[in-house]
Amino acid sequence: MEPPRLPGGELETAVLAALWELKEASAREIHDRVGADAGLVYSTIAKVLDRLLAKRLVSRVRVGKAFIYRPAVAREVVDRARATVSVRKLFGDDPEPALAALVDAVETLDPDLLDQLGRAVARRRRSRGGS
Amino acid sequence: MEPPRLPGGELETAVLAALWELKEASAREIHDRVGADAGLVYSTIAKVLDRLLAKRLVSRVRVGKAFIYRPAVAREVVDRARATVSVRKLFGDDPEPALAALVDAVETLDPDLLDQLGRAVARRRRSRGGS
DNA sequence: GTACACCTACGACGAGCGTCGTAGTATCGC
DNA sequence: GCGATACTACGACGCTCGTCGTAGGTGTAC
Repeated sequence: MEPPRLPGGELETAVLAALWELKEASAREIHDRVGADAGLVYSTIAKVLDRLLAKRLVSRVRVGKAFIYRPAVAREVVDRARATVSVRKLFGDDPEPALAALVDAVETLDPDLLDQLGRAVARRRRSRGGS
Repeated sequence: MEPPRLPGGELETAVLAALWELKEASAREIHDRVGADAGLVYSTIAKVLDRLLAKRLVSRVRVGKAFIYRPAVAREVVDRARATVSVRKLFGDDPEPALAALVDAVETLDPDLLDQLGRAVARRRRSRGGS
């Protein structure tokens, strides 16, 4: 049995994120939550759930006439995998300039995050070799 | 005139990276450098250069029977844009867990990078509001 | 000027994703 | 059991990207 693949696109990611938050939900609930605001039709969300199911990122059980979906992988696992992919892509060629760009991007997105990033790095370095 | 789009895939990125390093090169040179090792045919690289050209990420001039390509955007600009996109994607929903995953991924890729990241953050914080 | 070697242009295909429409099926209320 | 209603299944299309093949153009050597 192959490991679950990562969500590949933004909508897949958004749907999965909604499921992490709701713990479980029907396709309609997901649609109401992430699809309707974005002007997406119900079947678009259903299709995305199909694909997420095919990737084993969610599971589902029938309840009444609808399916109830649940995440099949922990958020931490996916976050970590995605971060790894991003970092590898960003740093693949030559880490130096990408590092600066990364710090810059974090700060631009939200200055407070820079502090948090600093703390996270410090924490990590302190416990290095510890665990 | 629209701004240049980002390279969308790995091969496009690799080709552009090669150009940044070489300053300028013919399609054949690029192919020798990044395509041949990967078992790619010459026309694959040529096609990628076509698309990079269409995205205005490279420019070219005819020299003899071949074109000489040059990067049309600075590496820093693309790095920064890509970092922004990555960070936004990673942090879009909820920054907290993604931050930890990011630090983790950096360390996993290369432990030394963690120190560099720490320094980069510190540098950035020191000069905050300064520039 | 002619032949040859090399290069480019570009169409094609498959896969992944976002997106929709619709046909079919299961459930619920009576 | 029957009809109405809601939900699912799935095919389809466009777009991007990796990948290749090939037809045709250009320069070079004689």
